[in-house]
Amino acid sequence: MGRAPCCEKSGLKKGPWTPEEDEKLVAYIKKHGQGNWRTLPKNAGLARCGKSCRLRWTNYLRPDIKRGRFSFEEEETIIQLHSILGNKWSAIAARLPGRTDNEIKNYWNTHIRKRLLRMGIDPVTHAPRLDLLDLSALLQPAAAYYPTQQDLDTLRAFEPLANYPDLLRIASTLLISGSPGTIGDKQQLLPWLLQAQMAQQAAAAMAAQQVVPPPPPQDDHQLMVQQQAACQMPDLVHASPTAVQQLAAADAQEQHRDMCAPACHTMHPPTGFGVDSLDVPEALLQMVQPEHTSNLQQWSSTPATSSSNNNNVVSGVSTPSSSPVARFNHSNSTVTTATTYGGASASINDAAALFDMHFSELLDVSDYM
DNA sequence: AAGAGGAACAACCGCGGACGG
DNA sequence: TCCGTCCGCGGTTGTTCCTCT
Repeated sequence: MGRAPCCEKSGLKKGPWTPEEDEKLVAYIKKHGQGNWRTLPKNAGLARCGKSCRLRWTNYLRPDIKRGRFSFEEEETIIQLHSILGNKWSAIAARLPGRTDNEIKNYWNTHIRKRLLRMGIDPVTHAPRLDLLDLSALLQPAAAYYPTQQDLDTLRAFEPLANYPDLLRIASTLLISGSPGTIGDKQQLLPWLLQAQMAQQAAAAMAAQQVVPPPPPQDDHQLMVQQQAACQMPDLVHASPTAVQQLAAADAQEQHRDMCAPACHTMHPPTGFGVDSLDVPEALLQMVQPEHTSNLQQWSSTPATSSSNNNNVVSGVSTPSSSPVARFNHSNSTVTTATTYGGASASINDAAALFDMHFSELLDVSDYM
């Protein structure tokens, strides 16, 4: 529906506030309280739109606002909350008394974000920034210096993965693992990863009891391929090393291991990528327990799961890491959706809880969701 | 001392949810 | 149920301040 612009009336002042305007606004709110922002400017004798008044009050004039530099503790809190909540500045501000969402947002963009980048940490995922390395790894080392047209085509083919850093990481891990495959083989990996990502997102939406829009028309074969890819996709790929370390240290390790095990039994990447000699990154190794390391071997050697396992989409950490907040969609859900993986029965929530719950235990964020 | 460039911060913009008529 | 309004949020822009050459 159409929406009238906030300051449709010409003649309303914009730009920096003068001390006189501030004084008028503060005096009015002190006397009448924060009422209707739309009528406030007129009543207060201000030639501003209500929105501008509200912003000025909430971001600058409110008496409980703490001015000045952020302390080390505040900074640490912001980083930690951001790793969980993402760009939910208002939710972060609620945790920091006296700080406004706008102030925190600005501080993040001008200070913290840059510092994390300098440290080689992705400010979005809070994970080590491997994207550039990953992209270069998609080419043979020599080709990186003297790329052929084929190499460039390969890079272009992997461009969609840029939105999914975890997938990019997995792709490069597989590709630099001594794979004897040709460039053409590498390009075959792309649809597998993307299809798995799509299927996992659908699973996450189901788990969160969100309404999933009907998929675009597709033929049966395409559907089957997607479902199969979902069955094959490792549940591990979306977990950050931080989450992995917390997982390893948690007392409830045994419980989570039980839930993870059946999923690990069904992970099969496409054949022909040299995963038998897979140089599994440390993060992945930390992720899996000893018995799961053997499952990883199994993942690399067992044949692809049949399409009869098409309900086998259990990852609860399937959202793109660029939106970390979504990982908490399931944390407080009481709905359990039955599903099967590897013949065993489990729930999406169990799998979702694999990582989500550990964050919740460390820091209760449910109030902000 | 002056100008350029970058950093920091305040304010604006547009979107979407909540709510009431 | 629909429509209009209010309000809050996140992203972006514009202005001011600071530092370097």
